[in-house]
Amino acid sequence: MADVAAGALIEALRADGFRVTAPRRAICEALAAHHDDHLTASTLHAAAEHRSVARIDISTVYRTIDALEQAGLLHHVHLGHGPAVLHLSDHVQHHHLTCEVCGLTIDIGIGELEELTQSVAERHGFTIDSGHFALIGRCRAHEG
Amino acid sequence: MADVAAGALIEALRADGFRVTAPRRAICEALAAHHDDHLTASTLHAAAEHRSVARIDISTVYRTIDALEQAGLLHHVHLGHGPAVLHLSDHVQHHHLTCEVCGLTIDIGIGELEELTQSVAERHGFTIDSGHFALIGRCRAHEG
DNA sequence: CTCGATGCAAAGGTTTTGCACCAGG
DNA sequence: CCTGGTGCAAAACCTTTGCATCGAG
Repeated sequence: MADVAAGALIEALRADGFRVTAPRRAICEALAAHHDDHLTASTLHAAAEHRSVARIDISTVYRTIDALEQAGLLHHVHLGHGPAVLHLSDHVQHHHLTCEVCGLTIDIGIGELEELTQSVAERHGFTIDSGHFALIGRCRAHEG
Repeated sequence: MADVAAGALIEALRADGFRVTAPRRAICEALAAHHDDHLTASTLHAAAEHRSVARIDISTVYRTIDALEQAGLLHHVHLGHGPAVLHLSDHVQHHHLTCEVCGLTIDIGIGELEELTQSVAERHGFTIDSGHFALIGRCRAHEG
């Protein structure tokens, strides 16, 4: 089923006028296979290269991420420190609670932010992209 | 009054066992003078050097930021992209709405997040550090 | 064939670290 | 004095860009 999702990504890229190449296939497969692992550009790079005979450059990974984002298939989220994490757009939307001490990241449902999003939009004319940020704090093990 | 606040920072540093040096004085003064300008390490560096006869190294700024954070006098917030912004802890707490297109940053009151913070804490055993992240989205000029 | 995509290398921006010297307490 | 702080230089880290070559369509 990872292959199905990867195929869908590939086809969507093609439909958007992007070329389908071996590195992109590997990247999309890695993305589909590890979709809930909070992939970063560099872990995605590693996973993609693992499925590929040839070397894949990290810049190719970034350019493919750009292509997928332009096609609306992928989002990146900035956790507090560290690199951005990647999420496929057709996933269950969720937010991230990231512990600033240990980096533990908990997923929470999008619903928990909905009222907030709405009131902020009304009051400030600002549309929160609720898939684009993490809520930083302390997990139970690191309170205080 | 900027000097009063700067003096308070300096005294707090001293009380915490940190040494008070010329660069730190300049940094604290700059911090007190520009507290609502969304300072970053590099703009703080510029402002501090401006008030100083001698050169101040950017690494000294980062180390002083660390000291102030250890003393609980300062927080840094990660806006989506770009560098972290700095806030004095004794300020009116607020959040940031950052437009991912133009970087416009709107301050919103802490109260708007309170219910959310509380329910998340209860449900996930996670304490949101509501001074430590920005809410990324689109401002009115860049909706859609 | 043509233009987009690739690998490689280099650079950019932010933050961190090693080191010898200086100065606060 | 003695330890912590400083400037300087270099590196680490994530990401972007320039360029000649390759290959998808």
